[in-house]
Amino acid sequence: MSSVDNESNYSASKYRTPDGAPADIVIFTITSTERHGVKKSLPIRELQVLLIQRKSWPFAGQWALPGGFSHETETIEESARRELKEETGVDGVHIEYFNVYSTPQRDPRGWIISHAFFALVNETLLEKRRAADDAADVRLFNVEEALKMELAFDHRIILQDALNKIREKMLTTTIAKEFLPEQFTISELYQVIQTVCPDFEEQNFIRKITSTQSRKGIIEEVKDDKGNALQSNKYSQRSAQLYCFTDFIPQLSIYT
Amino acid sequence: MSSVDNESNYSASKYRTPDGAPADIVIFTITSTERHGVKKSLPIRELQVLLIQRKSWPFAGQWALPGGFSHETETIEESARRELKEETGVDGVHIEYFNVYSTPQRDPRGWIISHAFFALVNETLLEKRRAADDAADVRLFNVEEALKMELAFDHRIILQDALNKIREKMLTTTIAKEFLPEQFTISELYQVIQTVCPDFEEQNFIRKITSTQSRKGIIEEVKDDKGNALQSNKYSQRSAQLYCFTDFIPQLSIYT
DNA sequence: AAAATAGTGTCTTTAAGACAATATATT
DNA sequence: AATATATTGTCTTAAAGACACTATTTT
Repeated sequence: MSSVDNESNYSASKYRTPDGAPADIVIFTITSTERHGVKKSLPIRELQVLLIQRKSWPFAGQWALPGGFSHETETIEESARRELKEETGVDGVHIEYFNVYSTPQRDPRGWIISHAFFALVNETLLEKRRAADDAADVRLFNVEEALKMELAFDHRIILQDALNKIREKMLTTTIAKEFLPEQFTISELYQVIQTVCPDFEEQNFIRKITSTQSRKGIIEEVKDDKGNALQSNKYSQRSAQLYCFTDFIPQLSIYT
Repeated sequence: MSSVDNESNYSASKYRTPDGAPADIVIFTITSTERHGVKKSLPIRELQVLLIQRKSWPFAGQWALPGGFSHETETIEESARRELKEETGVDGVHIEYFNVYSTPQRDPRGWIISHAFFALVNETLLEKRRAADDAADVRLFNVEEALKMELAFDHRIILQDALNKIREKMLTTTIAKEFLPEQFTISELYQVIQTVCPDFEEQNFIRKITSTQSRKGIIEEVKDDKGNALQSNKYSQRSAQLYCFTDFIPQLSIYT
């Protein structure tokens, strides 16, 4: 080997190179359905995931996560955002990279290393799209049901990993806000947390979140211009205080 | 386009494909240096990172994170572990994937998407290696100093991201154990936390970690076969109780 | 005795945890 | 009046926070 160290001396094609670096996106949303018969009650919420039905080989006909190959001119995150926009028309939402999938033979098309993101999309943003083109090959599935399906590639594993990740983040960060309107009641927040984390239960939720020194500041009461507390009776006979998230980020620690 | 969906119909080489998918590893260790003049005192601990000096184009002569191209026959994590073994001789330690770096032009050799890992290595494991071959092109640097250097590629950014990540994980998980012997004193643990997180301070540390209901079980007192508490006076005149980590994983939440 | 680290006592304030009770508007 | 959700009262126990104090062994 020559000892001249410069570009002309370098050959990139000495080794086998990957056949593609796609971004796959686990798009989560929480749908609300009104309980019929009962008025002024909390809706039934469900965590859903968007899947698309593949048209061509490999895994033709099977459901898969939306995604696509990254281009040389963009970062992988940019390609994920581009895919999200193409698939849902939605832009500027919470999107987060969480893992890479590179098991040999995971894709019959070749050596394809997939980069997995999750996106959290408010249902109000998806509704517009749903009306516009109700394509039979793009659908929301209840997450538990999707996990029982035979998805294309290793997408069931990716979906499970994404679910574990957002369950962790739901309890340790303020991502709940992605599923809520700007202003919300405590019971809406509680319901959103429970929709993602079914085991979550907290007796004195309202007191803890509003009056514990160390975590007060995560949310705050909404007031009108006169300083009066704003309330809503959308879900209850008695109207409830409206809250919004602040930009306070609590720092968790096992040692303090 | 033909509507026959099968392998013979698929062409993987229609598009530009990446020129490589390397794994880069941020190898952290904490070194202990005895304070000279003073006996029986806590050592000076320092967070260090292993860098290698590049021999060839690009960035010849500059310091860089160890790493190497992934093969088609292994996962990216496997290639990271392989690289770690090659560079340090160390095997089976805590290694964790944390991000992908794909900014266009980040590597002059072509379209190269780098997968970044951090590894936490106990200094006792690195010492063996250091004696074996003290190569001038592989060195430990103080992390703060490394961040001031002009590293190859985008490795300064990767290093900074890795540092932020382990600072967060130091306080929310039990990774401190990677830097400690099996049995350690409370002040050693405290010092390790402070070495990674300089702002960490906790007045009543010993009481909190040992007698708070919600987090007791993270560490436990070491006892001999007769059930007597084991102590050490390595760092102090008065001997201190030895502790070890249990396998209890505390669940943190901003809502409870 | 001085040094160096380890650990306890004590007191105040804050929070957790459990449940019963009350509040408010709608049907 | 019954209903459905929202919110407060009350009491006990646990933990946080602050700081002074005591303990142990080596030099």
